[in-house]
Amino acid sequence: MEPRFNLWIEAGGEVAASRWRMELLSAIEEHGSITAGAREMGVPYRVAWQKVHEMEERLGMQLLETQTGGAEGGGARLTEAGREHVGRMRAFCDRADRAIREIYSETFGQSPPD
Amino acid sequence: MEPRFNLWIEAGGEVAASRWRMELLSAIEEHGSITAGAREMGVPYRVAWQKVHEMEERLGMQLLETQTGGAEGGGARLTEAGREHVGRMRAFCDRADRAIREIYSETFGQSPPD
DNA sequence: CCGGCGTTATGATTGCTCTTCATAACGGAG
DNA sequence: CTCCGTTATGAAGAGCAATCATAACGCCGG
Repeated sequence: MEPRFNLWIEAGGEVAASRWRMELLSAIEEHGSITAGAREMGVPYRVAWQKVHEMEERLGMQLLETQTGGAEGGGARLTEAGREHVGRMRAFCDRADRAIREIYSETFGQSPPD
Repeated sequence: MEPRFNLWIEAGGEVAASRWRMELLSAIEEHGSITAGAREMGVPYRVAWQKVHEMEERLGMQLLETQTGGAEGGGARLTEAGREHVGRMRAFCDRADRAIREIYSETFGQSPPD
């Protein structure tokens, strides 16, 4: 047996934020485009774009500022709200992971892997 | 925006335990049959049976003792391991919910509903 | 002795969500 | 004014999960 746990935040019954989605935003910001961020996360562009679109809709805020055409073909950067969201989300995930891991090992008498 | 969270335990990358599944086992025990438990949880018998089967396989333990035929047609009861699992799982879910709720409100500055 | 009933157990099918493939639009550079 | 890499989105396909349908079991009443 290999116990694990997962965690996300919902808005209106649908996933609005999770660690994976936060990492996606982070990767997009780091590489300057949705395409490169998607490649790093190992998913097709369509998926990455759709997740971002969902997040913006469900969180009710604009996360990315995108630009089409131009010398480099375009690109994407996090908005101020987006950077704020990523920061809070990273803190939330890290703290929650630690807390749950502790409760898990106290309850089940063995520490969860990873 | 209506923030929520969810939480489960995985075994081998697949869901092995969650609050819903724990409530299902609890309902089966309370009513004495998978059929009645499934009805209470609002799912068809097949779904309930499948979830239980999955849980037993992924946790590597027998949770239910079932009986087919007989005066009442049959029934199901939790094994000792099953009762133990339900108890630990309920404690884990309750403690984790409290902890995550607290971390959430500290991080995002508002308390999650429910 | 045997047909009926409520249950467990499982095969087969449907439906739906998510992934993937394909295409349009943009705009600076050569 | 054509080319390139990007954003943006429509449409088709696949995979998975819920649902429907059926077999087997075993006591009980007739």
